[in-house]
Amino acid sequence: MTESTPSRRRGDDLEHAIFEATLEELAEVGYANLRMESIAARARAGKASLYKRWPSRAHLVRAAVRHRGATSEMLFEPTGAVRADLERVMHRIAEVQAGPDGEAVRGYVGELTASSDGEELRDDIERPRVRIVTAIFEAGIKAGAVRPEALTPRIANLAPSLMTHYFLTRGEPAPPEVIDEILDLVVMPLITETGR
Amino acid sequence: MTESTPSRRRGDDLEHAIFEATLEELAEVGYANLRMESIAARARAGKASLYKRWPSRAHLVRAAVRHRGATSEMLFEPTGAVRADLERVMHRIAEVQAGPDGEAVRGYVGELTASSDGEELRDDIERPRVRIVTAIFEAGIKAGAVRPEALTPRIANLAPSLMTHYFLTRGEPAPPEVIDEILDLVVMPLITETGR
DNA sequence: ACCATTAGTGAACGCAACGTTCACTATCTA
DNA sequence: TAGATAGTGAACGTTGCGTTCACTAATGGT
Repeated sequence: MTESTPSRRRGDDLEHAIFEATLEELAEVGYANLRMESIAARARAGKASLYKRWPSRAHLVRAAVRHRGATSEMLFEPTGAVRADLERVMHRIAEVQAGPDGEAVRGYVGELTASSDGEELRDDIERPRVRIVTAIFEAGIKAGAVRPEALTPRIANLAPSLMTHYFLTRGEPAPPEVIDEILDLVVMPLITETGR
Repeated sequence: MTESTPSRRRGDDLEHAIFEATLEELAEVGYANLRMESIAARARAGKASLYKRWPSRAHLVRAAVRHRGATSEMLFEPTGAVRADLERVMHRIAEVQAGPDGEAVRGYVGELTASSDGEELRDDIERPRVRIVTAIFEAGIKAGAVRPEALTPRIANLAPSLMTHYFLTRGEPAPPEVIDEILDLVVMPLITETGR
């Protein structure tokens, strides 16, 4: 062993352990029941170490989610089959929502105010989704299956927005039938050239 | 005076005062900072009177919102000008979101779980909106401006859903430009017969 | 190889709000 | 007019907050 398991961690090492603990707690008890004391206990850290780094639960959660986001970037290669690609992305969103990220978003929304700066986390979550959907649209346009005017952020964000809306207002991710309905009644008719 | 302003209210009288106080507090401090003690104080009631009626803050808020909802039903008579009608309804939704109802929804979402029964409040809010949009669509169909297949709950709920999504994720109601964009890029293209 | 510095621990603290209880009192009803 | 019913307000124990402090483990410069 090169690092001889030191009994007291510091710096990034400790920070990482706290993030892990936060995400686990989040997944287990949900944002509303998240306790700083539980996180500290699970990470085998002092509460003071948490408050030294982040001023509030909200900040800690945001940092933990961003950390995780930086680690596992959402990758997606469009196949050209627009509907199938969108469906896959939406299912992937549903999976993420079922985990700690979903809980984080819910809690975040609960504490949000017009003044409080929610842009950071929102952009972290929205941007990659818009990017992927845009890529899918572009592939579809190239194949002549998608009309070029559909290539706007608002429309690219439509499917993800409806996923988020469902999740927030129902408490659980949209099931497959709902995803199908969103695609067949809303998204596909809107972006396809013919096909009504 | 027939009722001689009794110094101690009971029954519906008291209940009504508590609802008033709840909605006022909600509008002033927001759901996250809502305190049972403040509500009781504002209503000049004992905390015990609150807990005798509702088991939790969430229940009280829900009841208060339903009470208000029952009082001021959202009325709307379609003029036949589909886009203008939708725009008016969306502006009306934005106004409501800026008040206590918006705060209630935000708080509600924050505490929601897959298990917890959110149907009640959600339906109270969703149903009247779908009803109104449906009426607008029907008028549009009659005028030949809207294609009949657009008449489904999912599509009727689209504009309201996007309003709610914006409100929840940004912390404030959608501004007029966003409403315009939603209408011009998403809703109108989807429901109109021609118009691409 | 040592020791000053830095960083983390864990217990304790005061505080605020929770949700409950209880003795008291105002209002209603028979 | 005498119960019975319903509300008040203060007090209570509890929980989690965010902070502080004496102590201790790791680190890095010389």
